[in-house]
Parts: sequence; C-alpha cells; structure tokens
Amino acid sequence: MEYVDDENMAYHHGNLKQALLERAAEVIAEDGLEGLSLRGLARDLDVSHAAPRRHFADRAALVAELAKEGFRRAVDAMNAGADTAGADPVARYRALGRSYVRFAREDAAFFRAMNHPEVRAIRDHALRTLESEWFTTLRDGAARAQQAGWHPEASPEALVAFSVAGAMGAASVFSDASWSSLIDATDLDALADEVLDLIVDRTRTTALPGGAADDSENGKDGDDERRAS
Amino acid sequence: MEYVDDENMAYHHGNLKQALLERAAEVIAEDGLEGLSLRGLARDLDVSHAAPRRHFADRAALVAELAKEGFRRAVDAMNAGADTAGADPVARYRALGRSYVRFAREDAAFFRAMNHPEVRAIRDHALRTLESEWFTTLRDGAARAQQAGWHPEASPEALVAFSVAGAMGAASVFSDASWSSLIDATDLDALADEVLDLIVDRTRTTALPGGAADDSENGKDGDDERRAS
DNA sequence: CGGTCGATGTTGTCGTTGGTAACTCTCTCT
DNA sequence: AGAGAGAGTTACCAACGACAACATCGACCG
Repeated sequence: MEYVDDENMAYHHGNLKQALLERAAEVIAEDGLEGLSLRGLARDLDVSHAAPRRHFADRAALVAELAKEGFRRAVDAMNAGADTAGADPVARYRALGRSYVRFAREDAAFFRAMNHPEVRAIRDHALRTLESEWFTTLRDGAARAQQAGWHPEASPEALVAFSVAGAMGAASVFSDASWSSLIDATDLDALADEVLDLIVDRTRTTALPGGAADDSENGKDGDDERRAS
Repeated sequence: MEYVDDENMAYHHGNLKQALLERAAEVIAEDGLEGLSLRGLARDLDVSHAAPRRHFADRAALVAELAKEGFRRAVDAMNAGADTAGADPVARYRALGRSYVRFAREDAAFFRAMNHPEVRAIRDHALRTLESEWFTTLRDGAARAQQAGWHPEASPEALVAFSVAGAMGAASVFSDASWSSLIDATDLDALADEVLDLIVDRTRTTALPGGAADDSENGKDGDDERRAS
C-alpha cells in the first residue's frame, strides 16, 4: 500500500482520503457544514458517488475526522501561544485564549466543524478524547493562573466554566461574520484583544509571596505576534 | 376563517400551524434540529406530507418561526429579569445575563433553534430584526452599566462584544449537556450564578458622583428568584 | 512468471427527504 | 345556489446517504 507519494495516479486516485478532507474543509469554509454532501465531494474530485465510502463509513465519520483535526490544531495553537507568552501563568492563560480565538478566525472551517451541533452529537471515542484534551488544556491554564493569584475568590469550577464560556463565546462571535457585523468595529483583531483583557482581567490578580507572577507588567499586549489582516 | 377555537375539526386540522410549531419544539428538544423533518412532523400530526407547505414555504421558514419566537421570549425574559433587579444599572445588567442563561436552559429548544448554524444562515428580515432587537437589549444594558461606573476603562465596543461573548458562551455551556458534563458541578444553576459574577464583576464598578448606582450593595444575589431544580 | 488477494473505485439500487404541481374537500360570502 | 378561498391530499421529481455486487489495480508469493 505504499505506492503513494505525492501526486495522482491513473485508476486509483492516490490519496482520495486526504483530498476529501481538504475539499470538505473548503466547502465548509464557503457554505458551512449544511452545504457539505458526500456526493458533492465525490463530484468535485471526479470520483464516483460511492468512492468516499472506502475511506469514511458515513458522513459523520468524515466530519468527525475534520473535527478531530480541529481539536489537534486548537490545542497545538494554544500551547504554542502560551509558550511565546513567557512564564507568568496569567499571561500564559491569556495567550491560551488569544490563540484559540485566533484559531477560530483563521481555521474557521475546523472551528465550525468542532462546534456544530451535528458534530457535537457524535459519540466517537477519539473525537471525545480530543475534545476533553482541549478542555483540559484550558482548565489547567485557568488553574495555574488562579494559583498565581488570578481571581482567588472564585471557585475552581466556576473559573473553568467561565473560561470555557469566555473562550467559546469570543471565538464564536469573532469567527462568525453574522455576529461581527452587529458590532461596530473596524479592527476585529484589536477588539478581540480588548475583549480578552476583559476576560483575563489582570487587575483581579493579587500579587503572591512567590515571585512567579512578577513580570505581569509587560502590558496587556505582551504577546509578541500581531496580526496584519 | 374564524371557525377555529380550541380543538380539532374534522377534515381541516383546525390549527395545524400552531401544532406544527409545538411538535417541532418537542422534536428539537429531544433530537436537536438535525432530527427535525417536515415529513416527520406531518406523520406525527397525522396529516399528509405536503400539508405543512400550506403554512410554511419550506423547512427554513418553519425553523425561522421558532427562532423568532425564541428571540421574543429571550428579550421578554431579559427585560422582566432586569425589572425585578431594581434600579442599579449594573444589577440590572447582571439580571439581564442571568435571565438569558436561564432562558437558554429552560427553553432549550428555542435557544438551539436561534443559534443553530443552519438558522443563522437564514436571511429572513423579521428574524434578523428580532435578532438585532435582542442584541440591542444586551448592548443597552451594557452601556447603562458602564455609565454607572462598570468597567470605565473599556471601550464601549469591547464591552458589548464581551457581553455578547459572555452571554452566548455561558448560555451555550450551561444549556448543552455535553459541555456541562465536562464540568464538575452538582448545581449548575448555582455555578451559572458564580460565572455571572465573574462576567459582571462588581469590584470593577467605581462609585460615581451621581447617586443612581447607590443601591448596588444589596449583594450579588439581589435577584429575588432562586431556582429549585 | 502467473495467479491470488486486498485495497480502492464503479455501477446500480433503495428509502427518506425537501420541494412542486394538480386535484379535492369544506366553509363562507354574495 | 354557486363562486372562490383556505386547507389538505395524492402524485411526482431530484438529491442525498447508505448498501451490495462487481471491476480494476498493484503487491506479494509460489
């Protein structure tokens, strides 16, 4: 089965599975998940309508695969973002959220797939595992931020629920053109940063005896990357 | 056309339109929007598969009608909630959010309909108007809270985006069993209240010279109703 | 070198759904 | 009484997901 390297082959498509996933992401980016059909994908790739079945048991399996990739990308982006934010747990936590919102905006097709009700109803084990991995990433970030003095008065469960709600809400609002259009803003990325400052409110951080949270005063825009859209 | 009063009539169903909407809400509550089909509704109501067409041009029109009702209920609930919260704009704003989350939990079928991607893509004028009415309710609440001293440092646009994100995020998380299951909590209503306290952080309210915001010290649980789930 | 075999793709078919058209029944109004 | 509108019915079509049976290609093995 190792005759695949890069390009197309005669009868066998060569890498139909990957091609299906890529085309599906394009379709979702254009028309949303509702506009995705297996037969449509097959047409777009010039294969027969039953060809996709060799690679995905059903439509749900295909979109589950996209959602899984989405969770992987989200977690990677969040970890990478946190790592560029330095050592302060609160700054790292904010970068976590910032990277997630950015992921939702840039990889909107994957974000949509992950959060579509139709996909959320899928009980695929690998998918749920990746979802809980994403959740754990966010939860641990919140816990570490709290240990560093952020919102010490809040219960850990409330803080994690607040984190999920804030991350999901911000990502949804800023990745959905229909929501953004209600908001009067020219630079959505800058606005997203302001919203993140309201979620990760540094004034609610009490300095702790340990010196780990000391460099939190490099300003609210401590992250090094700025987008130029 | 006034032979309709309460119950069924022989050949004509009598109030098929309302029956369709009610049954549709039930189906959505059970199986989500994905499980809703016009033919299924017709079967459930013992009418022919084409009967719904007399009342709804297509499936989108039916679910748009549900979504519209959802926005009406949400706005009503939010206004009613604010009115029970007294005069302090910050308390009113918090009650606004609290009522919205509560609406999302109690009228989950309508909430799902309002926020389903398939419905969000509908360009129905009345629907969009009601959506923007909901948005305005939230925006005005946030603006008044800010005028009363809440988050004076934030830009109005950021504050409204933060409000939408927080409200949508909290409502989504607490109305979706699959999300709630990730969070370790026994009393979701109490947890939702804690999350609301994190969103509407009263410690970020600076007392203003005008006395309008003076009675804000009736505590964070100033709302009179408590749910017993 | 020829044959088997599994992976991959194709054609054909079925049931369900949304959507449309043409027809029928019932009530109302003149 | 009869026209006409409202509401429901039957019949039909296209698209889709799913499934089964068949065909083709390359790999591997004797």
